[in-house]
Amino acid sequence: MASIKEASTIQENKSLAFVTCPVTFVMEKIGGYWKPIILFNLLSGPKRYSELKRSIPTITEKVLIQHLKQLESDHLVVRRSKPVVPPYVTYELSRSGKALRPVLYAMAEWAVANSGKFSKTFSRQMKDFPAA
Amino acid sequence: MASIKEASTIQENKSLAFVTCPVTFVMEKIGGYWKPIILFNLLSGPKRYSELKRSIPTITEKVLIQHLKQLESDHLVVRRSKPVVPPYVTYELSRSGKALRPVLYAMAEWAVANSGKFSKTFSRQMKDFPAA
DNA sequence: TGGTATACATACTTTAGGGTAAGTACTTGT
DNA sequence: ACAAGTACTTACCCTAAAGTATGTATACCA
Repeated sequence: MASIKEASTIQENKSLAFVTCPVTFVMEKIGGYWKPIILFNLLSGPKRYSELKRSIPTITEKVLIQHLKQLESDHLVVRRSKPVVPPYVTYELSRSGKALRPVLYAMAEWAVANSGKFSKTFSRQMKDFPAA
Repeated sequence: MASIKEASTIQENKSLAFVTCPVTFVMEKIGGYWKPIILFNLLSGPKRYSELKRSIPTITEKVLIQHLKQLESDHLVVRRSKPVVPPYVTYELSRSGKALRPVLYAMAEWAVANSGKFSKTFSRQMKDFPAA
């Protein structure tokens, strides 16, 4: 009986949970598989939509703009478009987006240190993304 | 025609993709909503299963052990059990799990800096998780 | 005239993750 | 005799996320 009640309120408590755990708060913003990858690819500066697509070959176009729009509405990236044809649209990190650099950089460093034989390839990739 | 071929090979290329992007490698290990939250709760030291459950009230038991087992098979956490009854099982970070501290800590710091009115609550939480 | 490129949109299907509810084995406490 | 706690397991369902395929407007280039 008690356990059922408890379970039923789990979802109701969710809004409360992210108030007590900072990492939960972060996950609500950049949780999931793709967002950190997209953000990492924007660390090196503004990128066009097509550039992003090319640098993340395994993402589908639908999922890419879907996440870009979410990131935009969460104010982590800024979309800029020039009214030309063919369209010219760039995405860049906002201020709070740029503030994620230490997070993403720590991830990349962990990958270098914990990926065994891939670490060399990773450290080559990281040349483009200075820590500061 | 060409676009169809391209799309079809996206999934096949996935194993290749995480070789070129360090963050993708990380996401394959700790991607998703719950894993970083669990790992963060283990930063302060070994915890019993029931302790974890209590400190992450919004997770269900099924999902909790499910992820604990995945984290264990990825060698990020270590499970220790005493053969007593009632059972006494603890989970703690492995060496590479502990190496995630900078990642999780950077997340928590970002939350403190970018959560507005919740930042005070978060910084209280962070007292328990020293950076070093 | 048609192919290419850009930055999307959309309909439809599939899958993986997560949630609910209940059960198990064993012992201590009342 | 029975509830309670511990660390799970299992079966079933449901939804959100992701993947597939195709379409759109516009202009340049050959």
